Amino acid sequence: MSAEERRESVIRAAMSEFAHGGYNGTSTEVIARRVGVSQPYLFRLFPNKQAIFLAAAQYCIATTREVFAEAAKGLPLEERLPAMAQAYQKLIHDDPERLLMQMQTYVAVAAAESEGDREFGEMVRRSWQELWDSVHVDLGGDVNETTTFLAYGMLVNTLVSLGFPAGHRNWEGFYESARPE
Amino acid sequence: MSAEERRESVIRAAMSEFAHGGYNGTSTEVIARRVGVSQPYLFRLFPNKQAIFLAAAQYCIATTREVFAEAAKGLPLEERLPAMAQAYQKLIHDDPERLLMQMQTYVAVAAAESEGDREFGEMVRRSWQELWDSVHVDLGGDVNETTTFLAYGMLVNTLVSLGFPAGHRNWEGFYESARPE
DNA sequence: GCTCTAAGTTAGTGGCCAATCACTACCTAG
DNA sequence: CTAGGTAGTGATTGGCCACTAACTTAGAGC
Repeated sequence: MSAEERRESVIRAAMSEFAHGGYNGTSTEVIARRVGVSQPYLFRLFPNKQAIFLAAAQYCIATTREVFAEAAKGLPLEERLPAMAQAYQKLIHDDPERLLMQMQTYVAVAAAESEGDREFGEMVRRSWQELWDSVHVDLGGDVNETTTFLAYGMLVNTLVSLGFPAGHRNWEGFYESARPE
Repeated sequence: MSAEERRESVIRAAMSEFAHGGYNGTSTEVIARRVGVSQPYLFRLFPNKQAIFLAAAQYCIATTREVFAEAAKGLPLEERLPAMAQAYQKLIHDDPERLLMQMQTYVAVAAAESEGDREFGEMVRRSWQELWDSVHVDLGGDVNETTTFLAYGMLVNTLVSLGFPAGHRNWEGFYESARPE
């Protein structure tokens, strides 16, 4: 397998592991094992652990952005928001790890930032800004709508992280908001 | 100083440290140093590290609940939401660590849960449910309004964690939503 | 068949960290 | 004055973990 292919499978494995364990709670050993490769080899593919995490975080944000873009594509403006909301609901169901990884990314940035590492956060913010802008455009350029949409997404992330099961009453508000007005 | 007083100051110190470093990124050593006490003594006051984290997490959620309750107290129904939103804005400004600790709590639950530790999450969910219920009552029992309010709070948490500075355009939507309709 | 390169491994190191154990200092009640 | 409880420390340990260095294998081109 080429180094580039390996790198990609490392990123996917890293996303799964970091999603559950977080940056400090996930050893490079378990990532390597999941990829099916020796642990030191990861450091041939990436300069250090943080770079692996960053790659996984950016992959996670980028693919989420694509999910939204895909859901909105070709629809008239007023149908896009419910379509994107529904796409996110599907994402939660099919691939909850991606959403946990998002949360892990946010706190990892906070941690890096308060250790004086500014660069890491800068990269993540750039990726996140692309997501924001993409959603913003798809929703017709209305700031309030974009903010509201993402806000609901973040509450979903929280409820999933906290392990509130689907169907719990904290989820009630969502079925309303995903429906067209 | 009595053990009970010490325990309380440990909780406050732990909140500050865990807020930045997260569960796995924060050593008991630095908590102890901040309290001004030897590291082994923490294990006289708490059975283990997780118990320290849990106490800090619950303290954090409980005091946040009180901030909301305080802000809403005595106001007519339609003035409560903006007052609570404003109180949260103030909280972000005065004590951003509390909000980072919230994020750390969410991911810590996810981590514990996927290691098979169900009890920890159960405790946190209970605290969080109390927060939800308290806000729900204060906002007049409207599920959608409660959900929306908390959703905005979660987006704020995210933006702060990611280190987007106040005044950044991602924040624009908030000044609208904090204003009465 | 030989060499060069790219993929991959084994063995090891220095540092950190949660938790334990055995001990000390001080206060208070009888 | 002494016995016991309470607050607190120093030393230690066993295990993990990021990262390095040196070695191995296998295919491709000549």
